[in-house]
Amino acid sequence: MPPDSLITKKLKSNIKASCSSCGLRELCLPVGLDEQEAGTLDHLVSQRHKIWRGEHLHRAGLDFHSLHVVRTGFFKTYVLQEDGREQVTGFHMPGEVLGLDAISADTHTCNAVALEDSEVCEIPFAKLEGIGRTIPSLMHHFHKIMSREIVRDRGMLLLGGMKAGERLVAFLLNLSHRFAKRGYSPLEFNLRMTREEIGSYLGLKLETISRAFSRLQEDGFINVNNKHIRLNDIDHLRRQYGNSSCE
Amino acid sequence: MPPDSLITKKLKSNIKASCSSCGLRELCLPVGLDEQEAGTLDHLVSQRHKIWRGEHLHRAGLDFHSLHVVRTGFFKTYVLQEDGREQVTGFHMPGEVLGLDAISADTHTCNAVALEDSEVCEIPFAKLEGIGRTIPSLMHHFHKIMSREIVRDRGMLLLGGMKAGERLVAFLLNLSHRFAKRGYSPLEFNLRMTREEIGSYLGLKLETISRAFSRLQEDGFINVNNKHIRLNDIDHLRRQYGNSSCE
DNA sequence: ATCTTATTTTGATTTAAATCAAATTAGAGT
DNA sequence: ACTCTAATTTGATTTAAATCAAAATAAGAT
Repeated sequence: MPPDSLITKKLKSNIKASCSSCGLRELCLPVGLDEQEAGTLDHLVSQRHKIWRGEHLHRAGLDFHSLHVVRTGFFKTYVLQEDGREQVTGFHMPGEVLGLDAISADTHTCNAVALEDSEVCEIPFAKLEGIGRTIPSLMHHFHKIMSREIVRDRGMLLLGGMKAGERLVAFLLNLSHRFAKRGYSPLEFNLRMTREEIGSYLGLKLETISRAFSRLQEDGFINVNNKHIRLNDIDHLRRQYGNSSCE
Repeated sequence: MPPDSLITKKLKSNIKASCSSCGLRELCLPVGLDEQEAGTLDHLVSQRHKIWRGEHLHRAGLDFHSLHVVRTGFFKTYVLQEDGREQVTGFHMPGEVLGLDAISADTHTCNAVALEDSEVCEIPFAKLEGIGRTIPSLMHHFHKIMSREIVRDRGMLLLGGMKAGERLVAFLLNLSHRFAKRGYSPLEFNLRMTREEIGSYLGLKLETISRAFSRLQEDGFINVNNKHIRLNDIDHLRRQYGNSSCE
């Protein structure tokens, strides 16, 4: 085979997906499917898409027809308020599903942008509902995923009564937990988002986030080096700040 | 038929449900089903339950097997934090589904308590998934309901940047909108919850809620008489405070 | 109805976070 | 490597909401 054609194929932005051989199977939709069923999924997840840093996966107001699972990279979702302010609604890492909000009205309710070069698997929603009818465990798992999203979002409400430092710790513990599930260190990681984006998500201003970071470092709980974070005493953080680390 | 037996039947706390003749059909799960399909639902929604004011429908940590649709009345959901504080996670009126959060881990993640004498329809979740397989439109509508819940919860994040008065208005507009959909006045209604519960839900203290009410009345936007609220200029409120009135 | 408890309102004060401002540092693009 | 822009840190000040406190009102229970 001429190497050129191979390269060309690999560089194409739409790549044939393969659930059956995907490393994300334990986190993604196919969880718990047997081999034959996972094979069926290879038809479901028709394509992979490369989304470059700064590129949008979808925008609020656009028609919805596919969910997307993050395969590699990191996404932010946000909405623009009437006054033009950007409100961050979530951060999304490999294995997490984007677009669940759009099912409600067949329209995307938020914008999704890649915070680093990323890949997503496209799942046409109509196909998912169709195949789900023949693979009940797939449908059931999908329901769990939607439900988990509800739990996760509702968890944000719990930040209501917390002060800045506590919110930030809760946020870091949550990231830590999600990194751990993906095989990365729960103690040391790089933030993909800015202080302003964290602030928007947590309902705080960027200066407050910066001060909270400084304070947590002063107190020895964490080490901050720009975007690089190290949690020095994660158990103490969990005890001190409550255990909203789980999704 | 002896009238006695009829009465006895009606007073039982578990009442045979009938979706096909229910006034809530336009809001509830059976939306858009034809007559035969709605008939099938009468098997799905096995029972109605009376829940007295102050009684719990479910508690966090308990096993999940059924969703519940509010038929009459009003519910509050909440979680207890480690420090014993109660965090309100939502208010729920007729036609709204309770328990969607519990699908995720087959365990309820919150407590649900009736704020007035209420009735709910019980929907065993396994049955719903089963019947959904034969009635795709039912399954699809269920997905929309779950998705709407995600949108609704995420909408709470948008309160992040607002101040007390704005949050309260957003809350009132949201209630107004939901009352209107149920055929009640969008301009005048009775709150079922206390200032403290509103505050908990909005991330504010009860004194702040009280002051915000007073201020809105001073400014002529609303009339407050204890739990009775009248919105004097709803369009102005919508313009001034943004339109987070929709679910 | 009356008593008792829970809820609400309002005021005075404190506190945490927002805002305003400026210097510093990091990072993307060439 | 260099430039320019974006992001971060830190300080000073203001502001909104929390807290503390007490009185007034409403709602349940008997």
